[in-house]
Amino acid sequence: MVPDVFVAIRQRMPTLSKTERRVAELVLADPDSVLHSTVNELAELCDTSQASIARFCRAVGFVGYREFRMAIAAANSREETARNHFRVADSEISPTDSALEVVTKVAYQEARAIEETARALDLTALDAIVDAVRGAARIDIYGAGSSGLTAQDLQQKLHRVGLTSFCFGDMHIALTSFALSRPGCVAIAISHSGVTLEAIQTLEIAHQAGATTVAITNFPESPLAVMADLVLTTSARETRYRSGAMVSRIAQMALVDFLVVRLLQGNYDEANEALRRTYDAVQSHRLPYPRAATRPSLKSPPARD
Amino acid sequence: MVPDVFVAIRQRMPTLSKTERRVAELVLADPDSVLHSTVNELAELCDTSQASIARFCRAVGFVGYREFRMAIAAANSREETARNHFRVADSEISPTDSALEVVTKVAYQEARAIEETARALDLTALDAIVDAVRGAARIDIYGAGSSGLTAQDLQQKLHRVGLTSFCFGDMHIALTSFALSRPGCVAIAISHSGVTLEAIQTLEIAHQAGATTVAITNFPESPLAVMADLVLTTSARETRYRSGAMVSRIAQMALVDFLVVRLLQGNYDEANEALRRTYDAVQSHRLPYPRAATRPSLKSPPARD
DNA sequence: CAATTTGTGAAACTTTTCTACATACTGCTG
DNA sequence: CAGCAGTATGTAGAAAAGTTTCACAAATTG
Repeated sequence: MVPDVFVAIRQRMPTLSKTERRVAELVLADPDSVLHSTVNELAELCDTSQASIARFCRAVGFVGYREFRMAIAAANSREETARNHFRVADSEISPTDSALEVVTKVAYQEARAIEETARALDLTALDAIVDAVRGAARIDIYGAGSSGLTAQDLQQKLHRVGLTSFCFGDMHIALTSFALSRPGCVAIAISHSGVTLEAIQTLEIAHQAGATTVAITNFPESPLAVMADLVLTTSARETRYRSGAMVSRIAQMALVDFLVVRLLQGNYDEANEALRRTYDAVQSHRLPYPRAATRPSLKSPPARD
Repeated sequence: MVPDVFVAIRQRMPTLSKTERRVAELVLADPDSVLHSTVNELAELCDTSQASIARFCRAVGFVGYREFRMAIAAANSREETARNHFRVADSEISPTDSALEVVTKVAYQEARAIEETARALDLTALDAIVDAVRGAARIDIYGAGSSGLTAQDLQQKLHRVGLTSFCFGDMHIALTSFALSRPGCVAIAISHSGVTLEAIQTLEIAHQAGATTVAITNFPESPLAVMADLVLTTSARETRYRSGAMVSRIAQMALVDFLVVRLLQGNYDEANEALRRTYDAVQSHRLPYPRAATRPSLKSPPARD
């Protein structure tokens, strides 16, 4: 089999005849044209005949045009992603970027943040937290601003698997709850910067009350991190176009997922049962799909975009 | 054109019939088999008929098998490079996986979801939404369950750049607000499945009131999507270990970021100024780093009062 | 001029696409 | 639970599209 059409073509260039070379050049210059062409159309594009196209395909190592075209499709998309990837890697978003560039760059940065967070994760701390949470009498969670969303998310997920957990928006109520912690309780504070006053206070109070304290932050040496019993750090670098919290929040949520999945792993059946029940609970709030009158007719073009 | 076959297949899964779904599953599980099969061979592999394969191809958005197969070739090689890049096999999480495996797999799935969402995104719709939002008199946002977090997130971010936007937890209050929409208002509903009753209701009411309706969902043919003026779809594949919403929520948030960054691009100075002001506003709630007497010694771990 | 390359046209062949219809299955109603 | 309506699936054959193959003439090259 030919590993990469483009490579194959370039390598065989010297052995190709004049017409074949013309074909090769067009293919290399504009692979897309191959994707949309039949043998005849491609022949016309190259100002030559079907026979020559066929001969060309054999000359570069394929059985025939069909196979050649599939290989082009594969190699082309591979090339495209690579190019895309290269163009985007680590470059800042500029005010003049196109929609495509913006989307690609943001996606790249966020995907990267998740990966880096995973790679840099303290697995020992992760499992220690999972253990603490699994046996906890109560779990209090606090986060301000966009970390508040992460806090809610974590709370929801813990709650769904049957753990008693709370998340507070109002600081006064939060402090009350954290203050009522006892040994065996877990207090979790989330702050990207690790300097949020409220987050630190909640953990301090919970610590005094004897709870296990957990910090989730991007900065392992931040005030929040240094005073917590257990720390998980995200690895997010915000860029100029941050609206305060894009990448960091994504990384935090990924971190929550690591925690929760690890937790689920422990008591598979029980957790699964809980999940099933919560799923059923909202069933009546789901609408059925509008069943299309019949299966799509073969005559008319496929419906929609 | 279909940007990514695999995404297209997964998104249309709910609208597929039983046999078609069997085909879909085989294709997703073993795309290579498609590369080497004619319609007849694939039909045999799926224990079905040529006609059903043809119907399947149309159902997922292609003209016919030929086109479908080319798309598979392209997407498959793309996937291969990506897998290579991430250096991870995307296998299911098993109850016996180590912490490292769990974390790596979850991270991979989520990073992938973001990238696929980006690649399959309808950029025209994106910019249309940005335009609508930028000029909107008011923006109402609704999401239930974990999509509620996305809704809050979007609301926060729009609010921070100075746009009048609301997000509701209480359905009654939400309906009131959506009902008060006028032309020039924008209503956004978020639902992973696209079948959430409440989400559909809010858009219906807003539509009647003359607002521009926007759906954010994973399924472009879901009831929510088909009734909205503008649709953005995520590309998340939930796995067995979902707690209802891990990957989908991450993809939704990424989508929010695409929107917001694109929005910021438009009025750079103005938005930046707004962001700076919001940043300053919470300054007094930030603690300085504890200035350690010396740099933290490498010997002893950071103090844990 | 001999050797090679290229284009032409036609035929055989493969594969896909389309159509129509019979059968099986599903959910629902009386 | 029988029977009905509507949908889904499979079958089969014809038509269309596209491909491979071939033989040979024309053009090109050294």
